[in-house]
Amino acid sequence: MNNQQLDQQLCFPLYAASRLVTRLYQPLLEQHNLTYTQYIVLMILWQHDGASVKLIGQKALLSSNTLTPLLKRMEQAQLLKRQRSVNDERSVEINLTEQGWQLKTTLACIPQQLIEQADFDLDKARQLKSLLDQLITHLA
Amino acid sequence: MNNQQLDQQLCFPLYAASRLVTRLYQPLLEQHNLTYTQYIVLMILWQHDGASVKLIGQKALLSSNTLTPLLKRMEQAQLLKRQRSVNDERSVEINLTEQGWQLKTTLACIPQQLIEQADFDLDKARQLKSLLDQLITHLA
DNA sequence: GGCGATTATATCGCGCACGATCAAAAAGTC
DNA sequence: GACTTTTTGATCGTGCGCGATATAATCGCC
Repeated sequence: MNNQQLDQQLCFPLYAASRLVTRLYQPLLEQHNLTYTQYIVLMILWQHDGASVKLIGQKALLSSNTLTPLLKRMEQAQLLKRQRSVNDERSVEINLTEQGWQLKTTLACIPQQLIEQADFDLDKARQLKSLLDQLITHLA
Repeated sequence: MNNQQLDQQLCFPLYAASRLVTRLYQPLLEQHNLTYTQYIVLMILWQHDGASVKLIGQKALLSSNTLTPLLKRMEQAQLLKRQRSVNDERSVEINLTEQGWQLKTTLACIPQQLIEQADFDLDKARQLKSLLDQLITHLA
């Protein structure tokens, strides 16, 4: 077996599938002037409003060099507020605005829409997610 | 079930796993001044030397706005040559240089190294690849 | 063979990703 | 309490991804 063939490696299917799925979300998100990564961050904040940049980074596996400008853009779009923590001046707390919270309702239909649009076997999707979660736990 | 939770959706595990795996490759590739995407393109060219930009794009699911600058950088690194096709002046043919071919040998160990380094259950990896391939076929 | 439609690549702009580095605050050490 | 170390974000530079658009070559059709 030739390991060096593109179609023999796990790396490419991961890379390709990730981008293909992102492309599915994109048309739905751009209606609200959101990027895919911003949507990820929003989901984190809906669960952890007031989170620090560090916490968001841990959840999204991103670091400040990506998050700082991204959060600034989202602040400009009035989705959130950034302010230094009172307890620890090193840390920056991110709080959703009214508008940021409103998107939780507005975008609530997206997961279901995606499932329908992708029309991918639900069992396979669950199995895939389970394997990916195991891989992530293994690597992160 | 709350579909809107990050950990309930397929999108994030895909995104995260893809980036984590890329990070595994990165230290091995940077020794040869290669990026992950350049490595993907190299694998395609090892199988299809003389391919057009279009063909590479079909295999890698990338288009010219990504490939043109990437291929120019690889040409500057003397890994390949770009030249207009004689038959069809619209098309650009990519041919590996001696150096580009040499990397096929030099990098032959990477897949095996990755498997060992990741230390991920091989059966699960195969299963994962199979599901990803199905998803890609479904979406591409 | 002329001419509109299609195709292949290139260019531009923007937003990630991420390595490297820096600055400031906090925590640990003596 | 001064000093070192660690933690937290911010900044900078480079390379993707990709939507939008441009340009040139080819094709299709009459």
